[in-house]
Amino acid sequence: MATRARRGPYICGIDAAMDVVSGKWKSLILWELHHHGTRRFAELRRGLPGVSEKMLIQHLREMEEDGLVHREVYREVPPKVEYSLTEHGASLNAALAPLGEWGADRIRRIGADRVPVNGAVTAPR
Amino acid sequence: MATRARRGPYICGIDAAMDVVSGKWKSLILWELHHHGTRRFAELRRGLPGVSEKMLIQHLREMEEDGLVHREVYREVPPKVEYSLTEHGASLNAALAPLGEWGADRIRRIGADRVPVNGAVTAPR
DNA sequence: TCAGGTACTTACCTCCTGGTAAGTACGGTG
DNA sequence: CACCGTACTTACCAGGAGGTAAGTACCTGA
Repeated sequence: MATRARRGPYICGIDAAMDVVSGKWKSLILWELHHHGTRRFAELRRGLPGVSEKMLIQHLREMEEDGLVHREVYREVPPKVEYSLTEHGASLNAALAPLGEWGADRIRRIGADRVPVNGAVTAPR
Repeated sequence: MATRARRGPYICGIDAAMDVVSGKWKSLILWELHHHGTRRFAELRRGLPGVSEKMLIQHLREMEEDGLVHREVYREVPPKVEYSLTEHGASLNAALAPLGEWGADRIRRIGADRVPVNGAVTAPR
């Protein structure tokens, strides 16, 4: 369909983990769900400025397939779906933490712009 | 040129780290250099089965630019170039370790094939 | 003299990732 | 009764990551 593939054979653990986190928004989704515990589709969309509905759904589906997120559907009048991290999703997020710190250090080192949580960019170049 | 871009603005640390490791062979190069300390171009090529010369050089150049690997050229009769990890490369590799463990756990969980270090594949599919 | 090994460079091409935009089904609200 | 908000689905398209293959310059060994 879209991003579906792989799931091994893998060269090493990093390879296997990357197969599951690679995707423009996956790590952000993980982060968002980790921080808020449980989020609805529209909340996630608002929390990830710039994500398209297509990519968000696609990533969520893949992460659900990969056992990282849990999807709870409420058959209500305005449809309601809640996403949350599974145990594996949470542990992946924890495994990602040192990498995040390394990245934060790197941002400090090279003095790169950090795009604010909302739209506007800090520096013009 | 080829892969050059980004280097911020970044959404978070993970984003910044990913910008530097994303690429089919980057993490493997990191791993290879970490394990052997210092490697020549042809040694790396042989150590990463399936990599094309173009991608290997491209990734090495980018990682050098990003301050992850050190490139030492020996102006000798048959040209000789040695690659090794810088301090930042080593720390990135360390930050990648928990992710690698998570991936290894995942491989065990889902029972995915693990492609052997040399050419042949274990299971036909 | 010519193949072979070193470390690349260059050109070309394909497929995958992600973006845009529209459509769907449902009921509540003005 | 038309429109909004929910959570999607679908079709189409552009750009870039990565693959293949060939070329370069240099010296060594058969």
